Amino acid sequence: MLVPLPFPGPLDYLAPMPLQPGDLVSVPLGRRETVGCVWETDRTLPADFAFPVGREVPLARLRPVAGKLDVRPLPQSLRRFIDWVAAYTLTPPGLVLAMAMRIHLKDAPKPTLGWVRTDALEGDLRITPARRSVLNFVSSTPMTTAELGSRSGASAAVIRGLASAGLLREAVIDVAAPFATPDPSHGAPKLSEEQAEVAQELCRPVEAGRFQVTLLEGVTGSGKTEVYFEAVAACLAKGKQALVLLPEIALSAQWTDRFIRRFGVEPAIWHSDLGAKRRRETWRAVAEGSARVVVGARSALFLPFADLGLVVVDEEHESAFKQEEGVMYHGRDMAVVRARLADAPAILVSATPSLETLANVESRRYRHELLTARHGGATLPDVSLVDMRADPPERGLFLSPKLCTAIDETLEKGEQAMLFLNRRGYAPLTLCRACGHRMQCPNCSAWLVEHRARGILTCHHCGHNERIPKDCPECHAENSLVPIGPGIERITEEAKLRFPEAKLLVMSSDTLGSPAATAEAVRKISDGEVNLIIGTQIVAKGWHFPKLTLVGVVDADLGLGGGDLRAAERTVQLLHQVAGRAGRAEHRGRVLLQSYVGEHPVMTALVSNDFQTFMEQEAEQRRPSFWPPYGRLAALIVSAPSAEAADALAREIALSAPEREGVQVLGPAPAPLAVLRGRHRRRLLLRTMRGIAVQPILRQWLGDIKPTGGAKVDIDIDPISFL
DNA sequence: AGCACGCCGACT
DNA sequence: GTCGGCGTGCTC
Repeated sequence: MLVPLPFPGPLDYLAPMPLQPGDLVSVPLGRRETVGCVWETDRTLPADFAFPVGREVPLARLRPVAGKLDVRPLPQSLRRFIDWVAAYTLTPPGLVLAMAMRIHLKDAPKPTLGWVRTDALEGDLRITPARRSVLNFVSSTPMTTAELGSRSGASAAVIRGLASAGLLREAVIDVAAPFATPDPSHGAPKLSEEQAEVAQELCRPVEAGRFQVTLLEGVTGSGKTEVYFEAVAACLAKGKQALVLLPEIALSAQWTDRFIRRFGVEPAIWHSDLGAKRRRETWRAVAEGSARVVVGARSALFLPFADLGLVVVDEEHESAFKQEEGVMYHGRDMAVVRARLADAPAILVSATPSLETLANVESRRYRHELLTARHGGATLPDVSLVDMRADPPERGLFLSPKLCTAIDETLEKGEQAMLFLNRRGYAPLTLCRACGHRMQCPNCSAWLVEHRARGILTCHHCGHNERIPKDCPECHAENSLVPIGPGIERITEEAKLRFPEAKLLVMSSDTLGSPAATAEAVRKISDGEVNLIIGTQIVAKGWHFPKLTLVGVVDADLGLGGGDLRAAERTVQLLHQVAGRAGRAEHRGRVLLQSYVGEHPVMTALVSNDFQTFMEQEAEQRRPSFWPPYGRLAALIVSAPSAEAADALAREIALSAPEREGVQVLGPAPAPLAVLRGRHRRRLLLRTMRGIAVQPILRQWLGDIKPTGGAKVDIDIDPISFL
């Protein structure tokens, strides 16, 4: 029995009723009761049975399961997936189960109960006319007391009487399945020859019902979605379910529109802050198989699919697929595992595939399908650099004359321009002109970001915020605090001054509170109600903006710093994606990259649109020293309430570091955010040659280290952000 | 995760 | 002398 708690493994119980693996039950635990999932049954226990922890405990002390819940059992493929994720991420399996369960049991609205007939015989119970009537009307689908009463003409007391006699029992009333079945032939598209060929390749493993991973690579605007929709159609035609993962749920509105156009109905949408009622309905529908296509965030991997036939990961290179808290897993990688355990194919989709995925293609573990042409004859945008050393903006401003001229031209032609800056707020740093004091978060080692619109300084890591002080809190100089560097608010201010006639729209997570607001902004852009868009990361998503012809990247160098292994790769992917927003219809797009390091391989790759050469260079840099994907990596994050405690634990761990061929330990070093949410952090990295798994090493290494005094070690297998 | 047990400071 | 702080450990 697995309970949603951090035990090292399943707990043993006696089963006083027939139970199957996957059944959800209520079990006593200590002096309370919890929900558990039957993991194994029929285990014959030896007389000298010992608990997994090693303590000898008499069999007689096993406690019985309290009751079986009236919910569908978790399917085997989900249970195997939970075990796999737990073993891979070194998370207690119960905590992984907790993710799969809180999804539908948390805040579960009380299910509506109704009455059904039991198997009990009438026996010598006196069957009065009222009772007879009730028994005539009760059916196998449960009816509420009110409904059954009004149909049979009997009172509630009669029904209760029959229930206490054992002839009726309560059962959960099934809400009508709220998900219509998508029609694979509804809006079948006209595909180009290339698209049709690729679509056919994608459909083949779906039809064969076998595990197979395919990378679907295609330039932005090449119609990747339409092509993998054909695989979804094939999956539907087979009567199976499909799961499509998106990196962010903000994308789901536009995706849903396209889905409706193709299949005639809405897909089931899944993300973690779905309303409780909707969540429960969706969970049920997925378990019953009536929700045929689910689009969702990575947590959708833990839904109890009855018959999964295809898994698609759209924008597979996105780092947002990586869960960075709690159970740290990579949605893309786990999607492949989920597919394998369900004997279903997986499709990874991207215009700029991750090096991990490319390495899997190279080693022939994944197939590769390529779409080379932009759909409808649109051409790729023309990308050029603005050398900020040669052509700097005026002092205190951030838009270069070249970029401004290009915007003027674009707006005059009646087309749309977009400014991209991946930085929220007004300014990333606030500094005292008099003493040099920098406004810092009290809980984290990070600068406070000014959000002028809200009149606050805020920490983007812990949410701490304070009012913008008038005077320096350190030297008390008056009005001496100055904002340093641009954020999107500041660029907006500059753009308003420079382009007073422009119809401006700001797209950032601060201005778009809800998916509905995002959808409305996207509509305004598509309909041409605005002509100058200023946005953060959110604009880089797969939006289709037909009137957009110019993209200006305010700071192309942002993100290259920080010494992160994947900084360059991520910057290329992000900027390529942003660039891809330009010129998706008949007009050719232009992209201007403002950069101080024009000769950087990232800029060269973007300007020449030679992504492959760049990735080959990246590969060559990582291969010799076994950086991922040519080796394996795990991060050990040591954290404690004090710097001393963190150091002490980090040192203790470093002292017992494994020493063997092909295994290397780096650190301890202060984690990039050395203080986060008031906890002091140190980091060690474990790097192994490919073929040496990190999990057994870590298990042995950390096995007898028991942190005290609020210190702990978090393990991040395959870390992507090093923060 | 809860919920107990347990061993040191301020209260009727 | 007790009430209660939350540190440590157990729950099949």
